[in-house]
Amino acid sequence: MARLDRSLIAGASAFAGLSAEALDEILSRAEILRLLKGETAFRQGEKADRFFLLLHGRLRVTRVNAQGAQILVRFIAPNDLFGVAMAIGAAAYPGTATAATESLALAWPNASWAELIATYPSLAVQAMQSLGARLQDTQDRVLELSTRNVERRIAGAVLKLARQAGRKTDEGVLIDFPLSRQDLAEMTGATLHTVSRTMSAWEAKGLVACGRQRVVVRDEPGLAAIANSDE
Amino acid sequence: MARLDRSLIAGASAFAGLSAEALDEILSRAEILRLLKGETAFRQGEKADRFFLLLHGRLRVTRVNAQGAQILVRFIAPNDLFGVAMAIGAAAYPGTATAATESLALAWPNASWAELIATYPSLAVQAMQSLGARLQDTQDRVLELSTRNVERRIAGAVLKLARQAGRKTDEGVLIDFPLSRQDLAEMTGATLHTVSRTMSAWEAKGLVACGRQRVVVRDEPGLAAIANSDE
DNA sequence: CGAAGTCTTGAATCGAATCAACGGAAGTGG
DNA sequence: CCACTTCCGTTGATTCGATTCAAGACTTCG
Repeated sequence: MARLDRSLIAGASAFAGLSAEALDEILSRAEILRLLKGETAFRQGEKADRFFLLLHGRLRVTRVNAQGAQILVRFIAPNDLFGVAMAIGAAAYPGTATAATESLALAWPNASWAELIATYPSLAVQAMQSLGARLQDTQDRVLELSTRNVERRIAGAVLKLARQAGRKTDEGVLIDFPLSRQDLAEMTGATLHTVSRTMSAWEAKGLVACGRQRVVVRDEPGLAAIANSDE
Repeated sequence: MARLDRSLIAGASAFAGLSAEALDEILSRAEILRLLKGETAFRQGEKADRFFLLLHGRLRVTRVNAQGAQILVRFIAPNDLFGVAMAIGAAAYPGTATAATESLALAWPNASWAELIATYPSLAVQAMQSLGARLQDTQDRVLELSTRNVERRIAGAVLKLARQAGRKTDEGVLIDFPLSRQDLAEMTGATLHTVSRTMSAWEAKGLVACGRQRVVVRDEPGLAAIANSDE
């Protein structure tokens, strides 16, 4: 009873190079998870008993500290594996994954992880590489926070989002999911006030167009010049 | 010709649970690397053709950006695997590893990595978990940089170092390798001036004792109170 | 001994947070 | 459909933490 089509996961790099039979086998163990905007796939501190693949939509991953301050760790895009806490030896999810738009994901019980990597070793290699890429990204973020001022950090964040979730429109490159000033603030270690001021200034210069939870990049090279300027 | 004794690597968690024969086999492929203080195991951007295990000493890993600003990514302790760029799919080393004290390491050619994890799958699992732990640490660092002021960040960094490299003395817990104000500044995203001022104030309160490239924690709970204080 | 590296401390400046008030858009419920 | 609430965004004034600028002291080493 093949309820799910293998084309659903064929695009995921985690499963790259696997045969049609392997994909079917993997799919047969998955459960479908539908999330409305604002619903969570998992919450920080919760016992980690499943891992996921996003099929459609966009999730925000946040992390809070003991004092209640929050950062936005990353956005999860379709075909990303997420919530693999178990694979890295964590008993609990280290963050909270919330749907930024209505989303669709697959979920596997943790037990499947060990079985899958035993059967398909390339999965472990892929997972390690994606983890490595995230580590590099996060270290780059530390470098940015330590050495660049707020305006350059915001420019970097907006450019990154435009590249990974941009949709060309006649106005420019639209970041194709709801993105608030607060989100950008939590990504860059700034306040929403500073983000708002900065983007207003950019809008006046024609670099971006923006609205409520909406950002359009009109002049990518101009933003890149801000992001990469020395000094 | 067993020039190296297997006890050298028996303590490394990466090789936990492997048999004596396996350890000997792994050792037989390794090359010994001696580093004087200030020498590097590898440099950022260099083609990554080897991975390493630190046997003795302490290495500083730094990363610079295009503008020349630098951060201290981490200190490598004995029994840590490092320079595993290849395992995470990076062609070049993403940072520079410099000996903070005279050090001794083992080095394997990249080709050994694939062979080793094929023969000893637990090595892949261990590597993934240590990578996961580093990702968590780095995300915590982003959270700190985004939400805590400099004094709390420095307190957190000093406590972490005291826990991972502390040696009990009659004065207090000595951080057992040369650690300059500049190092702490690069770990916390501050300037060496602010670090110096902060530590002078702490010394006056009896929280720490310090000297040239030398830090002793005299009142751990007191420092922890600073690190964890709300606002 | 001179030179280079490390650390300290003061004074001035500045970037971004904080404090504060308000406008507008979207969602909710009667 | 309209009143109400809530969420999101803007903008000004003020404050403050940390950097920057500057000078000098101490340590270690060749």
